[in-house]
Amino acid sequence: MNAQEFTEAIWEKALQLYRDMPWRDNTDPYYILVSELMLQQTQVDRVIPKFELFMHTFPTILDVAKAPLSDVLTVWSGLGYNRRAKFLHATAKKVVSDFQGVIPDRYDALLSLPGVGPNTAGAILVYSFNQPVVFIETNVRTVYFHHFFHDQALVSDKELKELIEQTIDTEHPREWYWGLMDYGAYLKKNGAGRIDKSRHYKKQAPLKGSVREVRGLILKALSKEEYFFDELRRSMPHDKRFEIALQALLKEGLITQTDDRLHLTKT
DNA sequence: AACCCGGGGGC
DNA sequence: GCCCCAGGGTT
Repeated sequence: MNAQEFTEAIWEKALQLYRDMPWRDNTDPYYILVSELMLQQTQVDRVIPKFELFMHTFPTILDVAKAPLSDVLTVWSGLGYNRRAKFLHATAKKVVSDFQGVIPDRYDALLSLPGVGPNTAGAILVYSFNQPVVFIETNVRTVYFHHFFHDQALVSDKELKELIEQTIDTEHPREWYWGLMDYGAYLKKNGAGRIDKSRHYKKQAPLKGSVREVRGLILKALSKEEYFFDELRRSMPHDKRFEIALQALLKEGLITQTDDRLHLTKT
C-alpha cells in the first residue's frame, strides 16, 4: 500500500469510526490542555465524566490557578496518577504568571509546562492550534504498525516519524489525527493492536501490592477528610508501603502535615 | 535506560 | 488473573 492509498483508507475510517468528545466539540486550548493531561495513560470513556466535572468546577484556566491544590486533587480523585492534578495546577499558575493567562502555541514554551511532554505538546499544537506537527502516541503507533510494519519485529519511533511526516495531512491536521486516534483505538479493541512491537514498549508493574496502590488509598481518604497520623495508619495496610507512600506524598507536595494532622496541600 | 506514578475495564 | 490505557518526571 502506497502513501496515497493509506491516506485515503484512513480518511474513510475517520468518517466511519468518528467518536464525539467534549474536547472535540470545543477545541479551545484550555479544553485540550485539560483533556490531554487526563488522557495520559487513561481511557477516553473514563475521562469524559471527569472532564465534564472539572470544567464545571473550573470553567477557565484562571479558576484553576486561583484554586487551592486540594480542590483540584478532590475533583481529580478516582482518575488515577494523581500527580497529574498537581502538574495541571502548577501549569495553570505558570500560564497565568508567565504567559499572561494565554496557553502558548509554541512547542518549546509548551514543554516548559509541568506535566506537558513531547506527546502532549504536539497534541495541543495539533488539536487546538491545528498545526501539522508530528507526534506519536499509542493509537498512532497501532495504525502505522498495522499498515506498514507487519513483517518487522521491532519498530523505533524514528522510523515511525518519517512515515508520519510523509503521510500527515497538512491542510487538516486536527481531523487527520482524530482519524488516527479513532482507527487506532478501533484496531486495539478488535485485537489487531500490537503495541509491543515498539522499541519503547515497557510493561508496567502490577498495581496490586505496590506502593502506588497505597498512595492512592491515602489520597482517596484525605480527599474526604483530614486525619491524625495514627488514625490514618490504622485504616491502611499494615506494612512498610504506608510509610513509603506517605513520605513520597509529603515530599512531592500532594499532602501536608500541620499540627499532627494530615491533609491535602492547599497551595 | 530504568523506575515510578492509579484505577478501572476488557479479556 | 493479566493486560493496557490520547505519557511524563525523576534518578
